[in-house]
Amino acid sequence: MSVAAPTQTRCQQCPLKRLEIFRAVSPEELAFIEYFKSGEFVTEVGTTILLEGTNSPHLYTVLSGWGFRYKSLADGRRQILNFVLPGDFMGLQGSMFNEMQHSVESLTPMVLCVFPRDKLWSLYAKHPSLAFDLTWLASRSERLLDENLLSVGRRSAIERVAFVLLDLFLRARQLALTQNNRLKIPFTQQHLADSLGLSLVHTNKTLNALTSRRLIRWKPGAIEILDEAKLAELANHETSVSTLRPLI
Amino acid sequence: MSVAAPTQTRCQQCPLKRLEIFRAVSPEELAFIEYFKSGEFVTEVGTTILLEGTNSPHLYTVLSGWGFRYKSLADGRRQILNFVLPGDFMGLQGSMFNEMQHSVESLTPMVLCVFPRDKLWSLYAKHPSLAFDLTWLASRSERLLDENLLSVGRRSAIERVAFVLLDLFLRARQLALTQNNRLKIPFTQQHLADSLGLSLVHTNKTLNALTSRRLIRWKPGAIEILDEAKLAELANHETSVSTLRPLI
DNA sequence: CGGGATATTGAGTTAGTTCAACACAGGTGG
DNA sequence: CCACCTGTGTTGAACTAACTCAATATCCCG
Repeated sequence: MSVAAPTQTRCQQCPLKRLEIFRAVSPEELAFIEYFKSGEFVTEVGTTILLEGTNSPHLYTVLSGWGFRYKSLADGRRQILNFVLPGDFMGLQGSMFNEMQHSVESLTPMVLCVFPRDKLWSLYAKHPSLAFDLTWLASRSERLLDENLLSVGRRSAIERVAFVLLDLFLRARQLALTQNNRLKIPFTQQHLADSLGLSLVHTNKTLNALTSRRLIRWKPGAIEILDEAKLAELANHETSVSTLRPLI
Repeated sequence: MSVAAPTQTRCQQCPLKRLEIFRAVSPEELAFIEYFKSGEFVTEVGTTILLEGTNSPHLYTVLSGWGFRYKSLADGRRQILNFVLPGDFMGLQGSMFNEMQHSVESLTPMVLCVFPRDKLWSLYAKHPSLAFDLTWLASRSERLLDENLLSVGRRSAIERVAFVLLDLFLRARQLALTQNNRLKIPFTQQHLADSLGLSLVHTNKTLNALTSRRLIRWKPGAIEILDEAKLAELANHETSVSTLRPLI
């Protein structure tokens, strides 16, 4: 856990601002965000950022890197709720209730903007547009969850795998993290299995099935989407709704 | 679809206000809520309140009655995302994106407070405390979804059934909808199955299993919780976090 | 009294699990 | 530089939880 002091990114130069999917922020908003931001948290791989049952005083926006949000049962079974990518916001639950009901762990080194929970109220009080953005973000992550629940509850194994892979690919592409049809995947098949509610073995076999159908190519550490349209059809993936997303 | 004109509930007399789980609202907040509210929507059983793919101009708070939120796949498979009870808020996704990504249908006659989407912004601008409440509500429903996803992804059939039933029972009890250990259940086993990602037949058999373990008693239309503690243990149900919930 | 939903039960099937062995890569220390 | 070790991926085989199909029962409502 290291909080860089002078080498911090100024919000002016926020790397995410360049991406066209993010809405433009006014100078006043930017000034407030800069005041709101208390520092940066640079993580290693495998760092626990938020822990179920604890009470974090921070909120975070992901500047770079991948992570995942999960819950566990007493005997160790784990369900990955969703993957966390740049631009995602986390920790709001801790500010609304007293305890985190889920954990978050990094999959790569990450850079997180840190916001203190105490100032959250002043954001609502003084910057309704940013408060609105937070609601937007909360709604969006609910949408992701809805999709995942539909997957895990009602899609077959091959449909599920097709769905997550395509979904991750599309999210990553919006963030300019893809190279043509290739995407670096910073997690193992075990993570995939835990996000899909499948066993590791069956996840592996299902990846093979997708490969032999020539829809994807999976090499540990990366995927290539060979046939986006067919994959979308198999996955029942509705190409998603677009709105400019907020930056905070 | 009938919108009662003069017989509307004044927010002063909102039936939910009596329940101690809801936070007290100030007179100013109450006045705004009354201004925000554009009417009431009284539904029949089986009414589609929000429909996936459409664009509703309204937001709703449930005053009374039960409903459920769901998504479907092209071939008709359906996943119930969660059940909707009094005090729940819905339709926010429609205001954040342009299209609903899920549907909502009533299980009983319902009374809904209707709020026009256009005035949402003025809520953020003028009543940050209420804006905060909306975020609270969004967070809460994310929490419910997290739990469900964990269930569907990682719990066995009997654990899942135990979990939903207990969870519904606890939610209903907070709303004073239970009688001792009994709760009227306004839906069929098919609904239960669709919320759990199980087949109808297996759901039925699992209900029997819980009955013969003497944990519950299920009669179509009602359940009785015979052993709350054992049920909670089987379900891995962490007795939930409490905060006063907002009313809007 | 009849008809349409809903619930119940049994039997056979299958998608996905568990177990177990093996392969492979990268990283460390002797 | 090699030998080993640990984490990851791969594959086959046996097993089982949950599914589908199908028949029957029950309930409610007109």
